[in-house]
Amino acid sequence: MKDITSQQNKVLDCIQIYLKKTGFPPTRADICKELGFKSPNSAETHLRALEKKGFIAIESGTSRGISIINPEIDREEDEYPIIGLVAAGSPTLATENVEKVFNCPKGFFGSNFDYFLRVRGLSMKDAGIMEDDLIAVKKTQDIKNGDIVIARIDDEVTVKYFHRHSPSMVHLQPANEDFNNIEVNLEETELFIEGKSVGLVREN
Amino acid sequence: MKDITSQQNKVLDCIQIYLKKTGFPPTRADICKELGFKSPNSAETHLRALEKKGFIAIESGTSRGISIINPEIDREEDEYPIIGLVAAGSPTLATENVEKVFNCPKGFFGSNFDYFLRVRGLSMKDAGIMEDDLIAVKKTQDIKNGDIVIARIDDEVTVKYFHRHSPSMVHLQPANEDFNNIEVNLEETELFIEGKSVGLVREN
DNA sequence: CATTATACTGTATATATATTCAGTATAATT
DNA sequence: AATTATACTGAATATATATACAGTATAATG
Repeated sequence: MKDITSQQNKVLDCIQIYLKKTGFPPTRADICKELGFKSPNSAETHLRALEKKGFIAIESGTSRGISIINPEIDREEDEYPIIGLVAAGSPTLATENVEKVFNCPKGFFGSNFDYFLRVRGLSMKDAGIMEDDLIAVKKTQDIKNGDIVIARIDDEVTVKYFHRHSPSMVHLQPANEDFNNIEVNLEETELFIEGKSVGLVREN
Repeated sequence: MKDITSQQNKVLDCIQIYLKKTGFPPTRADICKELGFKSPNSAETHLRALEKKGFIAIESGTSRGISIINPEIDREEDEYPIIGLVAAGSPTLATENVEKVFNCPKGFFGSNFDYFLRVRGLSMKDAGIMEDDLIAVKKTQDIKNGDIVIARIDDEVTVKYFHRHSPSMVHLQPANEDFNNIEVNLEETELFIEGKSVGLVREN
């Protein structure tokens, strides 16, 4: 999806809000009224830009013929398990580790994800990850330096920044000066990456 | 809800199917084409009957101004506006401040809430609130000491811990040692509490 | 430096659309 | 038997609406 300007975004939001409120799309004049434009052509040009960029479709010659193109076809809500991050134990999807399930729309964090992980401890405090937060975890091995990963060494599971310094050396870096770097020599120690963080939810 | 005739039901279905397919309601002529009527008045009279019986609402003088009245209010999912926290300016629900809308189940954070606030700056860093995070804000005046509040002094809006030390003295405390406490004497300065934080979402 | 995209105002107009009026006909109510 | 609701055709019209055209201005791009 291409870039969108702030004005175009306002128009897009305006359409969504109008739709929500009335049940049908706005006219050019409605948009003008809502956003303070004085010429219907202001709305028209923004609409054409949004159409060109693929955000909306405009049915030609049709009043209120605006429809929002939603690339996320499956806006379905889904249940995601919340898994407790226990000091010893792998955060698998085993039933005994599932705290409860959490209702959340798919693609809530832009990217898909697989489960929520309940955070224990403050080792990622300076990254804004606090105790009891829920990290949205995407199971993937596609990790870049600087990503926040859910890593497992033997049966110990931690959330840390990932930094690969050489083919065999990985640093798992906390975001809290009270904690130490974990340096992993892949030739000596087995490191398993469960996935990476793609979002966060804090209740209360 | 009153009875509906089979022809009226066909018209109602037609509207729903048209809406699903195009994203906007049909015209009288569209309904005629779809159901084989030869006069727009056929659609008109059916629409008026459906309106009278409470199945649809018709916005007078408005093209495609048909909306289906849905008695299923208990839709769990809802759209919440995301409001930019601008240094000067109140986070009202005014269109110009709405960044976009965010789909989120009601009661996602246990408690109800009214909108999302996009965080600017790092003044609440040690509370795990980082730049660009979305705070779920509940509009309420029911604030306890230690709550994270969205406060407004004149046109300046900030997110801070709330501490009332005496009937007239309120401390707005940041969670970052680089920022100073804001002490508000309620007899001198007007402090408006927009609401409090009941949750947080971080995308990526 | 020319071009393109963005961001508007302002006017004009063909047509898309709601809506009224005039009929016809059948079935259900009162 | 008279009224009312349903179920249509057909024509007419005021207006709601999309959309083109003519400008102005600024910022970004090649």
